[in-house]
Amino acid sequence: MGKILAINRKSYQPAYAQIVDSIRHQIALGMYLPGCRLPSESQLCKQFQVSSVTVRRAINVLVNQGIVDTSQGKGSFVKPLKLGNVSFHLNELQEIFEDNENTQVKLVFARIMAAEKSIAQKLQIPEGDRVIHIRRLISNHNIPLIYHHQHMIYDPSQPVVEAELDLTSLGGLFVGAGKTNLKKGLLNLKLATLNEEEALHLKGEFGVPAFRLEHTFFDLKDRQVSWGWFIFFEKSLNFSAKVGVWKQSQEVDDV
Amino acid sequence: MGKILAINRKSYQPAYAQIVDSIRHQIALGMYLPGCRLPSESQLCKQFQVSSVTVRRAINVLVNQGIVDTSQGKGSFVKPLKLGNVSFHLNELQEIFEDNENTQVKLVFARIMAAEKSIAQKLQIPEGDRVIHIRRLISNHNIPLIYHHQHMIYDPSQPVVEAELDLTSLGGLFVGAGKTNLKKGLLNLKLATLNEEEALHLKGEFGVPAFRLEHTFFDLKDRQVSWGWFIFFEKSLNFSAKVGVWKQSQEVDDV
DNA sequence: AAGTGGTCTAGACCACCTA
DNA sequence: AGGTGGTCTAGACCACTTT
Repeated sequence: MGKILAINRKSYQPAYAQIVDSIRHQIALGMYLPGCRLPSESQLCKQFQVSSVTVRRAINVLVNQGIVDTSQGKGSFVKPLKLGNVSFHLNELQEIFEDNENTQVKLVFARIMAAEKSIAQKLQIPEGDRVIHIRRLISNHNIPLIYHHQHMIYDPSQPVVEAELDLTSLGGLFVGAGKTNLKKGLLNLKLATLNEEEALHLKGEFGVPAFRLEHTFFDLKDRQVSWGWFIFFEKSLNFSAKVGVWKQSQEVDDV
Repeated sequence: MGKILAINRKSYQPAYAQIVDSIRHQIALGMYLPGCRLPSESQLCKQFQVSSVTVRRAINVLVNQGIVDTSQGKGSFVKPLKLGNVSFHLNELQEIFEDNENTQVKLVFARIMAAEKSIAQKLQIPEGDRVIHIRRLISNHNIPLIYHHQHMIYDPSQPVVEAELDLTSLGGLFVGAGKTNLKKGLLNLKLATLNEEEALHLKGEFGVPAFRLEHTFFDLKDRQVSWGWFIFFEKSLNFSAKVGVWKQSQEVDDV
C-alpha cells in the first residue's frame, strides 16, 4: 500500500492538487463509500500538514468535480453517482473546427432576403426585414460532416455581422479565436431527418435520423444576431460523457 | 451608471461573489470586451478593498464559468464565446426521476438469460454467462416518456445488483438518493428510430427518430455491472445549453 | 527590475448543527 | 459548548513575462 498521507513540497503539483488526488484515489478505492463523511477539515489539516485554506481549496475542487457535497455544520460527504450530474460537451465539434489543416468550409448558398414569419420571429425582427441566409458544408479530410444553416440580421455596420460575412471562414464564432462581440448564445439539441438537400451534401440517405443543433447568438446589447442550426449524424460526431470517479488525477480543474 | 465598486460587507453575499457579479456585469455591458485584459489582481484588491486571496477566488470562479482565462505573468483576459465550451445537462431527465409523486415506472419485461455475444462484450463477461434483462417504461402524469433497456450481471451477492433488483423502482442509481456502490459511468448519446415495441409503449410511431442514451456503469472494483439505454424522443425531453455571459448573478458556483 | 498570476500560511470570525 | 463548514486577511514566496 502506502498511499500519500503527506504532501510532497517539492512536487511540481501544488499541495491542494495533491490533496484532491489523494482523496479522489481513496474514494475510487472504496475507502470512502458514497454517502460517507470525509474527515473534517481540521483533521485533514493535521493529516496533510497544511493550512485550513489549502484543505478548503481541495474540497472545493472536489465539490466542483461533483464528487463531494458539503453541508455547513455537518461535514463533507461523498456524493453518490447521479445521472443529473452528467454533462455532454461539444468537444468533437470544437476539434473539427480547430483542425484548420483538414477542415474545409464550402459556401453552398448565400442570399439576402426578406425575413419570413418564422425567421423574423426567431430573430425578433419585423417580418419582411432583410436577413442573410447562408448554408455551408463543413468537411474534414474531404468527408462531409456537418451542414449549416444560418440566418443573420442584415446590418453590415454591426461588427458581428461584418465578421461573419467572411462566408467561407468559420469566423471567430465557433473557434473563439476572434474577438467576436457576441455576448451569449443559446443552444438546443434536437432530432431531425435529413431532407433531400442535406442528404445530398452529407452523402447520407434521405430520411435518415440526425442531430440538429440549433443556435441563437446575441450581441453585447442582447440583440439576437443570428439563428440557425447544424445538422449531422451520429457517424460524424458523437456525444459521450462520464460520471463519477474516473482516474485519480484528471488535471485538477482549478478552484 | 453607478455600478458597485466597493464591497458591501453587510450583504448576505460573500465578498468574492460580489466581485464575480461586478466583473460579470461589466463584461455583459461591454465594458470589458472579449480578448481584453482585466485589471490586475493588485488593482482589483485596491478597487474592492479586499485581500489578494479574495480577488483570486473571484477570478477563479470566473475561470470556472468559462468567462475568463488567466495566464501567468500576463494577466486575466475576457474569453471570447466558444462553442466548445457548451455543455448539455440531463437536468430534465433528473427532474422526471425526482418527481416521485407523478412518475411511474412500469416493469415491462424481466428475465434471466444467457448473454448473447453483443451483451457479453459490453459487460466484459464470457458469452453465455447469465445476465438479467430488464425493460421498463417510465411515465410522468401517465404520459409515457422513456423506455429503458438494461442488462445486468447476474450476481445477487453484489450489492449493486441487489439494489437494482427492486425492479420497479429506479434505484438510487438515477436519483443518487441511495448509497449505490457504483463508482463511475459512461454515457453515450446516440440516434435511433423507434422499433415496434418501443413505439407501442411510447405511443409514438414506428420509425420515428429518437434519442438513445446508452449507459455503462462500473462498480468500485471497476467491473462493468450494467449496460443499457434509455430511448425517448424530442417531445419528451430536450437538451438545451447556454454559453457566454447571461445574467450577472447566477449563483456563483463556488471556487 | 517590475509587474502579473499562483500558492500558501496562521489565525481570526461567523453561521450552522448536534449534543 | 464544541465541532463543522465558509469566509477573510496581510503578508510572504515563487514562476513567468515584459520592459
